[in-house]
Amino acid sequence: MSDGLSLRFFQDSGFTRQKCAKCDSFFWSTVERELCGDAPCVEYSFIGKPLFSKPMNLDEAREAFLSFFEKHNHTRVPRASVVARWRNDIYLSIASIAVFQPHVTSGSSKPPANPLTISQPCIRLNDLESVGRSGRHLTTFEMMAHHAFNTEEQNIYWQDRTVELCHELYTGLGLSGSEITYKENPWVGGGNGGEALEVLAGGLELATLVFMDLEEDPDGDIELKGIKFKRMPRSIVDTGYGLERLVWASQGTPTIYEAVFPDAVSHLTKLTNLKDSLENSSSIISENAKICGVLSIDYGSDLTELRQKVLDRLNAAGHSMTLPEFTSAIEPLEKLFAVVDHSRALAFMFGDGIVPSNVKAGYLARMVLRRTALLLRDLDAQNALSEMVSHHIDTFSVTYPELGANKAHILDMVALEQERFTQTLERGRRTVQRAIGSGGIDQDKLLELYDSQGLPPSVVSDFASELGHSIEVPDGFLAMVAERHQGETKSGKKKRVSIDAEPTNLDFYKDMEKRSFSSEVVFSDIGQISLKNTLFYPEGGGQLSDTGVIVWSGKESQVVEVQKVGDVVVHRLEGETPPVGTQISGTVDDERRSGLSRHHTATHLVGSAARKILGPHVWQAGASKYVDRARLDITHHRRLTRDVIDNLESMVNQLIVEDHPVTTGFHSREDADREYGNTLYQGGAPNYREVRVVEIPGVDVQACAGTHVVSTSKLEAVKVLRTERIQDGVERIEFSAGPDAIKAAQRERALLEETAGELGVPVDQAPSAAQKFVKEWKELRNRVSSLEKELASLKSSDLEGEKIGNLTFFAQNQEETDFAEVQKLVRELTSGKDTVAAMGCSKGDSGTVILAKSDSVNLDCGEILKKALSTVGGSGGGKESYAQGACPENKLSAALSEIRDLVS
RNA sequence: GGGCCCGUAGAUCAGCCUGGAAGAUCGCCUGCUUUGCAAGCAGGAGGCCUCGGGUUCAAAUCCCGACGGGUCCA
Repeated sequence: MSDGLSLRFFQDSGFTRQKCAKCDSFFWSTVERELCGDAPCVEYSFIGKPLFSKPMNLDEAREAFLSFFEKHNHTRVPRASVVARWRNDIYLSIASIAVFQPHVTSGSSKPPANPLTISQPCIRLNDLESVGRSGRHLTTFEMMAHHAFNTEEQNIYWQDRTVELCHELYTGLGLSGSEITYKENPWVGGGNGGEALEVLAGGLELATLVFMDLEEDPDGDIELKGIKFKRMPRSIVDTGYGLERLVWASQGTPTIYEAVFPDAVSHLTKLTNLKDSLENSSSIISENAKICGVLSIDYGSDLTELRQKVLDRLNAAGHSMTLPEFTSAIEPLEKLFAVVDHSRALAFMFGDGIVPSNVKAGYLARMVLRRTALLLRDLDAQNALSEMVSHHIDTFSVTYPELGANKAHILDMVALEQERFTQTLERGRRTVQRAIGSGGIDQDKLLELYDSQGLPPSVVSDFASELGHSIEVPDGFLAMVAERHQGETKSGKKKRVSIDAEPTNLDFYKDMEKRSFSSEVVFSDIGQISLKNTLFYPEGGGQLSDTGVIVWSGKESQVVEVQKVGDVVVHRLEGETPPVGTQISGTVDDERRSGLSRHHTATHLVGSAARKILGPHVWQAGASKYVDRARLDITHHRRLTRDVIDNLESMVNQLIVEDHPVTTGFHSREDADREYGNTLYQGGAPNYREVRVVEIPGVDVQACAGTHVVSTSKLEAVKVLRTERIQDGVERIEFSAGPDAIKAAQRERALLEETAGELGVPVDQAPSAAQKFVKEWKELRNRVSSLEKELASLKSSDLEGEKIGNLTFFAQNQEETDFAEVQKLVRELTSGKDTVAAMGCSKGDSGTVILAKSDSVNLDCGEILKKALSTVGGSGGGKESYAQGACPENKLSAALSEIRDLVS
C-alpha cells in the first residue's frame, strides 16, 4: 500500500497524495496542504461560513442526495426499521450497511437492488454523554449511502467510480473541490474490513467511503489495525454520508442541532425561557463546538476536567469567564439540545415498535426516555416530552408517513413510560427520606439506590437537599456501577460438532401429513444415525423433535431424539444401531407429531390475533411448542386483561372455523423480503439462502421451519390456559389446541365443580358463596379472639395464686385449651405487679408450657423454662419476660412443679 | 442473557439482621367540640404478614421454591 489509494480518478483530477504534518496519515487533495483536514488536526472553519452554495434542511439534503444517485443508475430503497430485528448481535440499526448484514454481505442473499441508494435512520447510544455537549453528537442520525455489491460474476463499480460519484455529488452542491480532502484510513468492524477514505471539508468529516473486501481470518495475509484478514470473493462499496452533517455544513450554525431541528430548538427555548440565553451565548457555543471538534471530546466520567479544558481554550480565544460562569451559561443549553435529539430517537424507537422493557432494546428506549425526562426536569419543563416527540413525528412523517400513522401509539408509549418513571421517582423520594431518617446516605447506599431502585445520584441529591441534607456524589460513579456488575456474565460456549455426511433431504417439508418412509443409512455411530432422507423433524424453531421407530431386516429401534447438526439430521436411537448402507423404513409417532404440528400452527394464529387486537408493536419474543400445549411470548406494554384474552380466543377459534389453508414454500431471501416485508421474521431472521415461508393467506405469514397442519380446521379448537408477565414488556400466553384444548376445558370444569361441591353450592354460585364464607370466617375468627380475651380475664380472676416470697405464683394445667387462649390468660395474669405465671395446655399427646412474669419481677423465664422442660424431655425457651416450649402431654404437671421449684 | 431490591391494614411503610404477644402514620367509621368548613379531642373497625414447602418446642422473621412488582447492566 505504498502508493496508498492511488486511484485513476485522483490522478485525472489533479489530486496528489500528501502526508499530514500532525498525524502522519496520508490524504489526497488538489491543493498543497500541511494538515489532513480532520479533527484534531484542524478546526471547524464552516461555522458562520457554510460550505455549500445554499442552506438545506433535512428533507432538501436527503432528496438532493437520493435523487443524485438515482440519476446515476442507483435504485432508491426504503429505509429499514431502527430496530435491527434481523440481527442477533445488535439491537439497533447503527449504519446503513447494517440493513444488509449479515445476509447480503455474507453472500447468502442478494441485495434488493444493485447498486442502491438509501437514507437509513440509525441510532447509536455509545456517545450519549456527549450529545448536546459537543455540538455535533446525535443519538439518531440518517446515514445516507450508495452501496454496490460486487461478486465474481457481477462487477458493479469499485473505488474509482465511488470517489468520482462522491466528488460529483458534493461539488454539484456547491462545495469547492479544492476544499475536499480524502484521508486514507482503513476500516475494520464486524468481522470485515477494507481500505477506506474519509471525506473531509471545513474540518468536518462529511462521509466515509469503505471498500469492504476483507474478512477476518487468523491465517489471513493482510493485516489492518492489528487484525489479520483475507480477501473475500465479494467486494462491497459501503459508504456513509451523514445527512445531518451535510445540513449543518450547509448552514454553518454554531451546533448541528440548530441546523437540523430549527423549529424544535426554538420551540423548546421559548418553553424554557432560554431564548435570550441561546442568542447571547452563540459565540460561546460555537467556540465550544469548535473546540470539542478539535479535542475529539467524549464526555464521559470526568466532566469537570473537560469543561476546564474547553474553558481554557475559550479564554485563550478572547473570552473571559470563570468555570462556574461557563458551566451555568452552557449547561441548560446543552440539556436543551440533548432533549431535542433524544425526543427524535424516541419517536423512531417507539414508531418502529420497541416496547419499553427492562431488557434488550426495550431497555434502551426506557433509558433514553428517562434521561430525557430528567433533562426536562432540570429545565423545569417536565411536561414537554410528549410535545417534543409529537413535534418530531409531525416533521418526519412527511418523509416517513409510518411515523404519523403510529403517532397515537408512540405518544401512548411516551405517556405510559413517563408515568412509570414518575412513580419510580416518587417511590425514590420516599426511600431517600427514610434513608436520611435512618443514618443518612453513604456511597454504598447511593450505589444501591441507583442499581436497585433506578435513582440517579443527581436525583437523590436533589431529594436530599429538599430535606436540608447534602450528599456527596463521587466522581466516576458510573464506573463504580460497572464494577458492581462485573463478573456476573458467564458466556455459555456452544460446541460446534460436525457430522461428516451429505446434507439430509428434509422430506417432512414435502408432505406434512406423511408419517412413514424408507431411506438409507449414510452415517452411523453408537446410538445415532443419519439418513439420506427423513420424515423425522429435528428439534428447532421452538418445536420439539419427532420420535418414532425405524425397522430394518427384522430389527427395530426407537428414535428418541432428533437433532440437526449443520445440514445433517441426526437420529438418536435406543436399541441396535444399523450400519451405513442399511435400507431402513421409518415411522414417525403420529400422535406426537400431530400434537406438535397443531400447536405450531396454533402459535401462528395466536400471534396473528394478538397483533390484530393489540397492535403492530406486538412481536414474537419467543415460543415453545409441545405435544399438548404451546406458549408464545409477545412484546406488549400492559398486562393482558381477561377481555383481551377472551377476544383473542374468540378470534383464533373463528379462524379455525373458517378453515384457512396453511401453505408452505421456499423463497429466496430477497424475494421473501420483497413480497412479505419484515414482519416475516417473528422468530428472528435465519441466515439461510432459502427462506421457508409458512403462509395462512390473509391471516399470517412467517418465516418458519416447523411442521404444521394443512388447514386451520385441523386445530379443532384453541384454549388459552394462562398468561404470565415474564419480563416487563413481555407477556407469555400459554394455550392448548385440538383435543388438548377440550381436555383443558374439562380440567377447569372439574376444578370448578369440585370447588362448588366443597362449598355446597351450584357452580354459578361458587364465587358469591366463597365470598360469603370468607367474610363469615373472618367475623368468627375475630369473635373467637375477643371471646378468648374475655375468657382469659374471667379465668384469671378465678385463679388462686401461691405466695412465694413477695411474689405471686400461678400454675395450672389448662389441658385441652386453645393455645391462643392460654397465651392471653398468661398475659392477663402477669399484667399486674410481682406475678409469675406458668400455664400448660395440650393438644393430643403434645403439651405446651408458657411461662411469663410481670415487669417488676427479676427472673429469667427463658432460662427457667428451658431447664424445667429439659428435665421432663421437652424443649423450649424465650426471653426474660416470656417463654414457651413443649413437652409430652403426660409430663405437663411435672414440668409445672419443676418450674415452681426453680422460681422459689 | 445476567445481577440487585421489594411483597405486612384501603395507602405509605416500620418490625426481619439477633425467631418467642402483628405496629406507626395517613385514610375510613362513631361520638364530642364548632354557625359551617378546616382542624382538635375521645373511641372504633380494618391483617390467611403474597403463596407453597422446609428447619424449629415456636416462623412475618431463618432456608428453598413459586407468584407478583421494581431496578441496573449487556
